[in-house]
Order: sequence, then structure tokens, then C-alpha cells
Amino acid sequence: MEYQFRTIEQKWQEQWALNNAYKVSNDSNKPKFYVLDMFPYPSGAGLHVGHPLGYIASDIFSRYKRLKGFNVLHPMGYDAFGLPAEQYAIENGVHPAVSTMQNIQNFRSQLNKIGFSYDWSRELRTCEPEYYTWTQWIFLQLFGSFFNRHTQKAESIASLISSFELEGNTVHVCPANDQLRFSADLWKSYTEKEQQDILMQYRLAFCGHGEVNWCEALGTVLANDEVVNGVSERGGHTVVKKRLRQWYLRITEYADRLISGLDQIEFSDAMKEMQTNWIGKSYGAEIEFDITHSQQKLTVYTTRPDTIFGVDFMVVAPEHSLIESITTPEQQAAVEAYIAYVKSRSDRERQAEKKITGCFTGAYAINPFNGVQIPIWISEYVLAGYGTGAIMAVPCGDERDFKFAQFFNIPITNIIGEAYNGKEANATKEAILTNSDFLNGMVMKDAIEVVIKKLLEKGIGKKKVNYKMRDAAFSRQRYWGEPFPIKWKEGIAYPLLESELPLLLPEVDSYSPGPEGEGPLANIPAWVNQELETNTMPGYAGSSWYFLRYMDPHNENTFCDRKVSDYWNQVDLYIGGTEHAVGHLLYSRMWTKALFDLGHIGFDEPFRKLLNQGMIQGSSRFVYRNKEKTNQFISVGLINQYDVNAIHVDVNFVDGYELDTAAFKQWRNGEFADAEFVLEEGKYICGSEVEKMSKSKFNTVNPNDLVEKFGADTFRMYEMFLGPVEQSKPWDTKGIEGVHRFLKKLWRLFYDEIKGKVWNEEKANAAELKVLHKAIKKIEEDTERYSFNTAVSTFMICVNELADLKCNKKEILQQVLILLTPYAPHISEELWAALGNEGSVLDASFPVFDASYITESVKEYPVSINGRVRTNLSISLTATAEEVQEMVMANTLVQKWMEGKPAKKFIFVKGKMINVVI
RNA sequence: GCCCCGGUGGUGGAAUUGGUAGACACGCAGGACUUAAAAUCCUGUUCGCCGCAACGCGAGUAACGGUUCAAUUCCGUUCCGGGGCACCA
Repeated sequence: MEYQFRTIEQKWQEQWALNNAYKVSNDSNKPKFYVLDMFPYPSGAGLHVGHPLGYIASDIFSRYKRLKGFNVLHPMGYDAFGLPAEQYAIENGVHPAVSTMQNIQNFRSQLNKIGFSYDWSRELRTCEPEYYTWTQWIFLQLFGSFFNRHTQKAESIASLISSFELEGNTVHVCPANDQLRFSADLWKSYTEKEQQDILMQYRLAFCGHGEVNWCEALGTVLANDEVVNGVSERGGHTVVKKRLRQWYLRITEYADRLISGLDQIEFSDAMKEMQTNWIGKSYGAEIEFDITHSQQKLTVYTTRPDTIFGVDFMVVAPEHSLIESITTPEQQAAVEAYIAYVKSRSDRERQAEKKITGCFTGAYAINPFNGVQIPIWISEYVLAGYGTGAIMAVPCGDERDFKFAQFFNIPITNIIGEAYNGKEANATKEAILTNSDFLNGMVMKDAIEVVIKKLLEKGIGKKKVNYKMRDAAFSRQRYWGEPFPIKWKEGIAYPLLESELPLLLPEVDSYSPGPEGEGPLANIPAWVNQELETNTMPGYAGSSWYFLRYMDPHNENTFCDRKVSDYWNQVDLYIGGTEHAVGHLLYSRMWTKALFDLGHIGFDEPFRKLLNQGMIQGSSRFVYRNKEKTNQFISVGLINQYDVNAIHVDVNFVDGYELDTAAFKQWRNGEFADAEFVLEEGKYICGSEVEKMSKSKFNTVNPNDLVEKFGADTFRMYEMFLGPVEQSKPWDTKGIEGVHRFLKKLWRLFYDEIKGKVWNEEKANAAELKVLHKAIKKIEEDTERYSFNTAVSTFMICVNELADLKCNKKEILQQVLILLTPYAPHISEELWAALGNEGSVLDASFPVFDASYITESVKEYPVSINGRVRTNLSISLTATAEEVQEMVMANTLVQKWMEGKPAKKFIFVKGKMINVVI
């Protein structure tokens, strides 16, 4: 009987589905464990071999935890709203819902072939009303709350209103405008509109006007993390700054908690750092400068108040409000020309060529400590959106300021003595200050506090914390997303009632944008007549809370029952790529914190442990077409002798580097049917390059093909065998045979092709038990530390050893099958049943390691002299340290190596080696 | 430019806390079985030296230096590759 993986795998997949083998109950005495994959966006291209890498890892871990006695939640769903489906709709006229559902079908069938243990009864799709009704509901929670900076928690807007009625906004400073002040009486005197406008400046989800990243090609705004190098992440279209009415999430209020929360969770250092950098917290001071011939003040933000005597000029952003009033008549024309120039430049241009540009305003600020007049410049290197949009420039201590000063011939004051060499700035904090009045002789980092104290005394400055992170743009001018449950009446946003949810996405005739930067919903009279918000939510809305819905997916009364979320609690293991570091992973952390603050869930970090799988790249193959004779193709070793074009060729008919010329001739309906080949050593060898896996590069490998050829179990184990999950690597199908051979070898321990059944019920001997327990220990350790690649190796060693021992004993094999179940579930289930076991191996218990099987009475120890291994000695394991020492010293070989010198030290190294130091 | 991670045979990779580097697999070479092929099995495979062989010797984890009885592992400098951020004052 041979290993017929196709029959076996189909049989068990049907069986599992029939028995609901993966259905998980919310009611169990077992400890819980929640394993989650980042759910996929169902793209039309389907899955390639890179996608399942993380899914396989999470599936192995789920199955392992189940064997270990946990009640494991392991769901799957689809992040189904988003731009690509809508782009496809615009181009092909297919409703996004239709193409999305088709894609989901395709994903589902591909996933099922790999034998995942998902509880499909919990499957969710973010585009379905049963789901997005709760996305809308959570949005209303955010809309109905503000962040209380005193308690550092989200609280209801109602409590804010009571506070306003009692004491105005003295207690709760407006996060959007810290100059805003009003008393209780004033508050009460405001009109409804005025009150609502103020409340809007406090809400966690709010609507406001702001500079947004506008992408004309996509007809929508994008969040900061969706813009890469000045172009859109999806499609690479130009992005410009535009002032529009937009919805935002006030994520900046959570900045501190998003940073401190990182201490409680297991994210990789790289991931924590990315998030920390993105939030970009910095400590410094705001300083107010008087301006000559003006009543106005210039306020700057700096992290280095200690350099106050090194300020040689000031720079304000071109958008700064002060410019108009302080510019002197002589400079008027130059300033206007400069601002026009800056406006003409796109973000893209700014980033591509960082030219030094600027313009003097003619005005001077006055250094409050020594009265020195400091010229005020305008330059695009100062950003309007950060700090106060103005800086004090210290050229001897800041590289950008230094270059600017050099370019415009501004004299440079040295306040750090020899630490400044005149050729480049030195940003040190350790230098001793000179030319700095009352700070002279002080170490810079100590001077920071001293200056801040003086500023406070003079009432012209204060400590200030700044963040790079901005509030997240939360609206899209698109169709295929969640409608906002908001109605506008006379400029006031009113939330829909809970009973009015879901606000269903209406049908549209056209997906093209509405008037004045509004979305397609603005083209629907019935929608506009109801005064409903015409924007929709962005792709990350649905994905910010989906892990909660899996816990209680069919609840019609609430997004997730509190008892249920208390049981499942955090996601214990979350697996996905690093590309969501500053998007999804920050947004979902914020939503979780807000829901926690408002008492809807009992934990404030969603993911306890995050494992980032690496990207599987494509290994592209090229053929080289002779430019002169276009049906002639040159093998890669000979291309120097010809003038050639490289052409991507489908990797699926290249064996390693050797082209299957017959398959190539039939490729693309015989486009190359008349190809001639110039061979080397009788073969056509292709060129190669590692690139991103993509259909256009013909380097994608479809998991279905491999499953068909080798089986799901082989495919699963091979993906793991490739290397550590976290690591990115190019795909290479070459080694898959080795894993397949392993499974066939395992099979032969049970069945012989001729003799049939060979397994027996004999009692296992010590050697066999040792092999087994070695494997139990190693597999458990490897799986626990997510080292799935070494675990696969361990299986191979184990089976090789059992084959060498000719061990066909049920007592041993049965345990091996349990170990193997998470990795290769189908073959394990088949052989488990073949051994005559009742029930499924899925519900077996993970074997318990017993150390007594692997220790022996005598062990070979390498003995080294000064770390150099000289000989091996057999030593009884029961011998004491002194006895071992005596035995070693009594050995004639050892005595010879010692050359009569006395032993200084005697070191036992991890029970592996004995070292004598002389 | 700044920050982080990495560099080990022909290839993917292993070595968990500093303790016999190269597990396991691919590939390659040779052999067995076979009319042949497939499948399977066996042997060899870091480099160099000596040698019929065995035993053995030397070097070796990007490069150089350091700490240690002992370094792929710790420290320093340089080179290369990957990722993130990028006028954030």
C-alpha cells in the first residue's frame, strides 16, 4: 500500500467538515487560547505561496495548543471593503460586492485545500451589514467621547458638557486649540451651533477642515501611512496637500498610552521601534520672542533651549500666519515670490530634491536674554504642521541650520568651543557651553533645565511635549466602505440612533466622484436629501476591531457580548506581516483602548504576542532573445556573445535554472512556437533574479499546483522547512521533494508496498523509547518558540532513526503521529485511524516527555585541555564531581597532555564536555 | 543622513544560556536493485595538507582587532546586504 495523499487528504477534509471538527465553543472548562491571522484583503489575484506562510504557522500553533488541552479560537475572515474592488468596478462595471464575493470564494477554496483548522462558522466579512452595523456603532462611541487628559481615558461627551456648564473649559483644555477659553456662563450663552462646533474639537472621532493627502487619481484622501514617498501606496498615484472637510480620529490623544502599552506586549523590538518612531514623542520647550517694530510675538518649539545663545536666525514655515504682518515693505516682493514658488512645488518634488531655499522677511526677533536682534527667515524646511511651525536656528549645533546659514552667508555663533570645528554642525549635548552668558561653563544637557526655569520666571516659555504623529484621516470620498451614521442639519453633525443602524450602503449607478471632492454617495439624491454624510470610512475601520467580532460573530444585540470578550480576552498570538506596523496595528490598539475606557471590553491591548512572518519573494527566471534574430533564444552563459533582451519566463516550466523548451514553445498560445535555442552543454539555462512575487513577473507559484502534486501535508511542512517564519526569502520549489520523501518514509513504517501492514503491537525497547522522547522534547521546545523549521528537521531525524531501528511498533508510532498532527494533519489522522484508534487524533493529548528514557548510565565525554579537545572518556553518570576529576587526571593520555603541569581549574561544561585549565 | 536587523559549505538553513561549527534537507558524485526508467536504499560531500587507506595535521562562521581556558555567540572598528524613518527643530 503506498501513500496516496490525494485520496487521504480529500477524505479527511470532508470528514472534518462533516463532523464540525473545528467548531469552537465559547463555553469550556479548558483554558482558552486565541490564535489569529491578519485577515486577507480578497484580491482578484488569489493566493500565491507567500500568503499561506503565516497561516500555516498559526494553524500549527493552534493545533498544537489544542493537543496541549486548550480551547483554541482560530478564525478566518475577509477585510472586504477597500479601494481595489472599487477600481475594478469603475474599470469593468462589476459591482464591488459581486467581485469581492467571487474573490472570497476563490480564497476559500484555496485555503481549504491546505487543511486549515479554522472555525468557519465564525467567518466574517467587513462589507456585510451584520458586521459593519457594529463598525458604525463603535464609530458612534468614538464620536460620543472625548479624551480626559486628567484621567488619561476616553469619557462620554455628556460628562464633558456637564463640566462645561459648571466650570467652562478650565478643566478640560481643548485638544485642537489650547488658546480656546470660555466660562460656564459663556458656554451657556453659545448657540447650539457654537456649542456643537466646540464639542467637535473634543470628540475622538471628529469632523474638521484640514490639510489632507489628496489623491486625484483615486479621487480620495489617504491616511499618512497610506502615502509612501509622496505617492499613494496603492497604485503609486500623485498625492497633493488639499484643505478639505474630513473626518479624523483623535489618535494623538492616545500617543502616550500607545507608547507605554508597548511594554506590556510581545512585539518584536523592530516593530516597537517603528511604532515609537511613528508617534515620535519629543520633549522640549516653547519660547516666545518679541519682534522689533511689532506687537506680535514669535513662538518657537525647540528640544534644545540650552542653545539659546547660539541662535543666529529664526525660520518660519511658508504657511506661518505671522509672515504677512511682519514682512517689511522692502522684502514684500521677495517674500511673495518665494511663497508662490513653494506653493508650486508638490510634496514629491520637495522630497526628491532637497534644495536649500528661503527668504528673509526683513523682521527681527529679540533674544530675551541678551537683546540680540535675530533675523527672521522663511523656509520650506520648516513644517507648518509640527510644533509651532517656527524654529530658532542654531547653526553650530544643527546640520540643517548650519547648511542654511552657509548658503545664505549668515554669521555663525559658536557656543560649544572646540566641539565645533567650523566645517559641520555638532549636535552633542555633552559639550561645555561658551559665549552663553549665565550658562557659560555648564554641560549642555544640564543647561536645558536651567533655561526652562528662567523662561518660566520671565513668563516667556514653558516645557512642551510634541508628537510627530497626526490625527488619522478617517474619511474617504469613495463608495465601497462603511457609510458614516451621521446626518447634517444646518452645519451640525447629528449621530443616528442605535436603532437606526445599520445605515445600509445604497446602490449607485456610477462609482465616479461627486461634486467638490465628495464621494459617489453625493450623486444619490435620496441620500443627499436625507442630509446623510456622503463620505465613507477608510479600509482600516473594519479591521480595527474584527478580532472582537470573531468571539461572538452572530450576536445581533451587541458587537461582542462582554462575558464572551472577558472569556477570550486578548489575542494570544497574532501572525501577520510588518507592513501594518504603523497603520492597522496602531489603529486597532487605539480602538481597543477606547472601548476599554468606555467599559465595553476588559483589556486595553488587543494583541498579547505578535509574530511577523517574512515575505516570500519570487525568484524570477529570464530567457534571452537575440535582438537580431528574434526567434532565437540564448542560454544565459553565452549572452555576452550576442545582443539580447531579457524576457521574464514563467517559473513553472523552469526546473531549477533549466528551461523546459517544449513547454516554453507552447506558452502564451504558442507565441514562441518557432523558438530556436542556443544551448550550453545541451541545456537551456535561464538567468535569475529575486523580485517581489507578482503575476506580471511570471514568478508566482500557486499553492494549488503544489498541493496537487505533493499533497497539503508536504506543502505545509515544506513552507515551514524553508527557514524561520520571520525571515523573508525567495521561494524555491526545489527542496520540496525532500519533505515529500520524509512523509513517504513515515508511511513505510506503517505499510509496505508488497507486504501491506507492517506495524505491530510489540513492546518498545529502550533505544526506541529514547528516539521517541528525544523527539517529544525537541518538538515541544521548537513549537513553543515558533521554530517550526527546526521542528520539521526533528521529525526527519526521528523517522530516520526509527527506520534504522526497523521500529514498526504501534506504541512508538502512535505518539509520533500526535506530535506530527499540527504539522501534517491529514496523514496523521489517516494513520491514527489505521492503528485502530477511536476518535480523531485532533483530540489526542500531547505526549509527556520523560527524561528517564534518554539518560544513560555511561556517557562519552570529550575531555579538553585549555579548551582544546584531546580525547573522549567514558564516565559513569552517577559519579560525583570529585570522582570524575580523579578519573580524568588518572587517564594516561590526559597526563601526557598535561606535561606535568598542575591543573588550575576543572570545568564541567553543560554536561557535554570536561575542560581542564592548566 | 539617522535608527534597527542580518552576513555560516555549491544552495536553504542548524548550533536554545559562550562549550566538539556545518544538524536536517536540496544539489552534486559514486554505487546497489532494474532489460530500462521511476521509486527506493547505501556511500561521499567546508577548504587545504599528508596518505593506498586508516589515523592525523592545519585553516575556517564578511574583514581586522580585543576579552576568555574556550567566541558564529560578548566588545570595538571597517565592509556588504535587508528593513524602517527621513527636513519632526
